[in-house]
Amino acid sequence: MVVATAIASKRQLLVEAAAEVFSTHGFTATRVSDIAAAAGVGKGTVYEYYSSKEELFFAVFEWIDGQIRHKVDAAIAEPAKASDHLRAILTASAAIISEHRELFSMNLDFWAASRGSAFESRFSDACRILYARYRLLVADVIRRGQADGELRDDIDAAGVAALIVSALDGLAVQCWFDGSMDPVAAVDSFATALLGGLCREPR
Amino acid sequence: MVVATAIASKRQLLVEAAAEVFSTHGFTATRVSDIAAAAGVGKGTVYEYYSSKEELFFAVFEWIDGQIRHKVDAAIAEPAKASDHLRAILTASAAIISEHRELFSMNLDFWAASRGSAFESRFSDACRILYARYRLLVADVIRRGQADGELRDDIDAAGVAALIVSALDGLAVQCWFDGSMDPVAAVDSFATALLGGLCREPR
Amino acid sequence: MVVATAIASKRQLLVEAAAEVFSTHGFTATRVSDIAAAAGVGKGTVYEYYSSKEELFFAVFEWIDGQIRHKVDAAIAEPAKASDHLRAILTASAAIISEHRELFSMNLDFWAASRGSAFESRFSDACRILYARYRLLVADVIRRGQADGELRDDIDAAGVAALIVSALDGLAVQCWFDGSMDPVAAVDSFATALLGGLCREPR
Amino acid sequence: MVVATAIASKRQLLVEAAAEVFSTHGFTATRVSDIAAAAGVGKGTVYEYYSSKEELFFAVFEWIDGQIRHKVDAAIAEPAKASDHLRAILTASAAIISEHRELFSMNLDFWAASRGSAFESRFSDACRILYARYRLLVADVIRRGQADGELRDDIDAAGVAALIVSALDGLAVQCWFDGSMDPVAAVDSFATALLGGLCREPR
DNA sequence: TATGAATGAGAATTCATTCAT
DNA sequence: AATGAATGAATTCTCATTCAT
Repeated sequence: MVVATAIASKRQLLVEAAAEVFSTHGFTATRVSDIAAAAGVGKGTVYEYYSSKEELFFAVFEWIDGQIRHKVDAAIAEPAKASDHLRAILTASAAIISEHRELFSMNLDFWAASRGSAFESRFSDACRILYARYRLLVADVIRRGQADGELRDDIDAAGVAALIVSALDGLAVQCWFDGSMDPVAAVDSFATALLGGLCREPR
Repeated sequence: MVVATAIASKRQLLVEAAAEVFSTHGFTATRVSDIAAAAGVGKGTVYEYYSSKEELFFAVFEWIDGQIRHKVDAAIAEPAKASDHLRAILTASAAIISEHRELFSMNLDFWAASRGSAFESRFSDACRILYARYRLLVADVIRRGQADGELRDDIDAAGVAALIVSALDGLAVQCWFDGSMDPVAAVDSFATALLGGLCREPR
Repeated sequence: MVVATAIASKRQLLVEAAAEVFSTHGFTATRVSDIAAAAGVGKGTVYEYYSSKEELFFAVFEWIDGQIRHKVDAAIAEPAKASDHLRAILTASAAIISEHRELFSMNLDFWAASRGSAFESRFSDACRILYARYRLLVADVIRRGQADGELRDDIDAAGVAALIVSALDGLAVQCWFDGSMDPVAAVDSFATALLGGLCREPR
Repeated sequence: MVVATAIASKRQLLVEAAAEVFSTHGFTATRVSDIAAAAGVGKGTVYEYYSSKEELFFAVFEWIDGQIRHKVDAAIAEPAKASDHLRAILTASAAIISEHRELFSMNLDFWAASRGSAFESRFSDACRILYARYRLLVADVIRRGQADGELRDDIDAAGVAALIVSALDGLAVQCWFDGSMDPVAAVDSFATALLGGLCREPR
C-alpha cells in the first residue's frame, strides 16, 4: 500500500509537471527532458512511469478531464430549478476557464493530438466520449426542466445542449487568444439571453 | 502581369494542395514532400513560393479564413431583421461545418500552431483578430436589433456575441470527433431557444 | 539509365564503406554516422539509399555472398575430375579466407544477426539457403565422382558435403582468432587426407 | 567455507540462468533484468556477483567451454587406436551439437562478442586459446597414430587437425540455421571418408 | 546481502531546408 | 524556374549500471 502510494504519487508528480510544461510550450515543443527537469527527476525516470511521451500526455488529458468533471458535477450537486442548473453549469465552466486559462490552452493540443499522431484514435475516442457525456449532462437538465414545465418543450434538448457545450469550448479558445476577455461576464449575458430569449416578443 | 498571375496561380495551387493534405493528416504528420506530390511539383518548388512549411500553413489559414468570411458575409448581405440575420449567421456557419468537415478539422491544427511553433505569435495574432472580427460582426447585428427595438436591450451584446461565435467553433470541434452529429439541426434548435428563450415565463 | 546507374553506384559506395566499417568494428559497435563518414556523405544520405542500419547490413551480406559465390563457381568452371574439383573448392575457399580475413570476420556478425535482431529471420533464412546451396554444390561434385567411379560410393555424399562446407566456415573463424594460421596449407593437408584417407590400410 | 560455497552456488545459479536466456534471445537482445528474473533474484543482485553483463557473458562462455571440454576428454579417455579416437571425438561432438543445439547457438554470440565489445580482446584471447587447445588435442591423436604406424605420416597433422576442429564448429552453425540437419549422421559419413579416403584408388 | 528505483549516455531515425544542376 | 539529392539538427527511447535503503 505504501509502495502503491509511492508509485501513484510519483506518477501524479510527473503528470502535474507535464501539465505545467505542456501547457506552457505545447505538446510538440515540449521535450521529455523538459518534463523530467520540471519534475526534478532524470529523463529515464519518466519512462519508468509512462511508456512514452504520448502516454504521459494522455495521462494529463485524463487528469484535467477529471478535475473539470468534478467541478461541473459540483455545480449541479444541489437540487435546483433546471434554469438555475443551466446557469450554474455555464458560470462554473466560465470560472474554471477564467482561473485556469493555461490549463485550457492544453485543449488545443489535445485536439491536435487527434490528428496524425500515433495516438490519434485514442484521443479521438476519448474526446468523443467526453463530449457525449457533457452533452448528455446538459440535455438531461433541459429535459428535466421541460418535464417540470419550467422550460419550453417544443425545443430539441439535445441540439441546444450540443451548442451550450460547444459555446464553453469555443469560449476557452477565444480566451486563450485574447487574455483580456472576461468569460464569466460573457457567460452571464449569454445565460440571460438563452433562458429569457433575445427577442422582446415571445416567439 | 502575366508573370505575376502565373506566380499567383502557382501559389494558389500549392495552397490548395496543402489544404488537402494538411486537413487529411494534420500539420505535424504532413511532410512537405507530400504537399509537393499532391501539387504535382518537386519538393524544392514549394520553397520557391513559400519560405517554410509554416509559412505555407499560414497561407492555408488565410485562404480558408477568406472563404468562410465570404460565406458569412453573404448570409447577412440582404437587409433583414436582426433576429433573422442572427439565425442566418448560425445556419450558414452550420452548413459550412456540415459540408466541409475536413476543412474545419484544420482549425485544430491552426490553434495548435499558436502553441510552441516558430509562428506562434503570428497564428495567435491572426486568430485573435479573426475572433474579434466575428464577435464584432455578431455584436453589431445584436446592437442593431436592440436599437430597432426588436431585441431586448438589457443584455450585453458583446457577451452574447462572444458565446455565439464560441458555439460555432465548439460545434465544429464536436462534429470533428463525432461524424454522426448534425450541426444544422442542432443550430436550428439553438437559434430558436436563444431568440425566444428557453423559459416558458418571460424573465 | 544514367540515373539508375548513379543510384546503383551510390548504393554500392555505401555498401563498400559499410563493409569496411562493419568488418573493422562489428555490427553493434558501428554507428551509422561512421559509415556515412567512411563513405564521405552525410548521415541522412545513408537513409536515402537504405531504410535502416540493418537493411544496409543485409546488403553487405548479399554483396559478400555474391563475391564469394562467384569465386567458388570459378574454381570449378573448368571440367575436371571430381577429386580435383573438391580440392579446387577447398583451395579456392582457403585462398579467399586468407586474402580477405577482414571480410570473413563479418560472418561472425551475420551469424549473430540471426539472434535476437529485428532482422532475425531474414538473416536466418538467407544463411539457411546459402548453406543449402553450398552443400548441394559440393554434394553434386561428390556424386558425380561416385557416378564416374572415381570416388567410393559407399559414403553418403550429403553428409560429407556438409562437413566440407562446415570445415571452411570453421576455418575462417579460427583464422579470425589466430592471425598466424595459414588456411591454404591447412586445407592442402586436409584435402590430401580426405581424398586419400588418413589410414594407411584401406578400410 | 560455507560462505564461499554459497557465493559460488549463487554465481553458478546466475550463470545457468544467463545461459538459458542468452541462448534463447542472443546476447544483445537479452536484458540484465531478464537474467535476474530467470534466476529469481533482483536486478541489482546480478551486479553483486558479476561486475557487468559482459563479465557474466564471459562466465557463461567458460562454463560451457568446461562442459564441452569435459565431454570431449571423456570420449578419448579409454585407450584406443588413433583412428577410433578421431572418430570418437567427431561422434561425441556431433552428439553434443545434436543434443544441445540451443547451447551451441551461443557460439554465434561468443564470436560476435570478439568484435567491438568492451571485452573484445578477452573473448578473442579465450577463443584463440580454446581453438589452439582443440587443435593440439586432435593433432596429438593424429601424431600418435602416425607414430604407431596406423596413420599415414606424409600428412601434416596440425593442418588436418585444424580442419577437423573447424568442421565441428561449422557443423554447429549449419545445424543452428537448419534444424532438420542430423549432425551425427553427417559426421559418421565424414569420419569414414576421412579415415578411409574418398578416392577408390590409394593416392 | 539483496533490492529495484533512478539515472543519463548513447544511437537510430526523420524530415525541413538547401543548393548545385 | 524547377528539381530532388544531400544534409544534419534534433529528439525519443532503451537499458546497463549505480546506490540508498
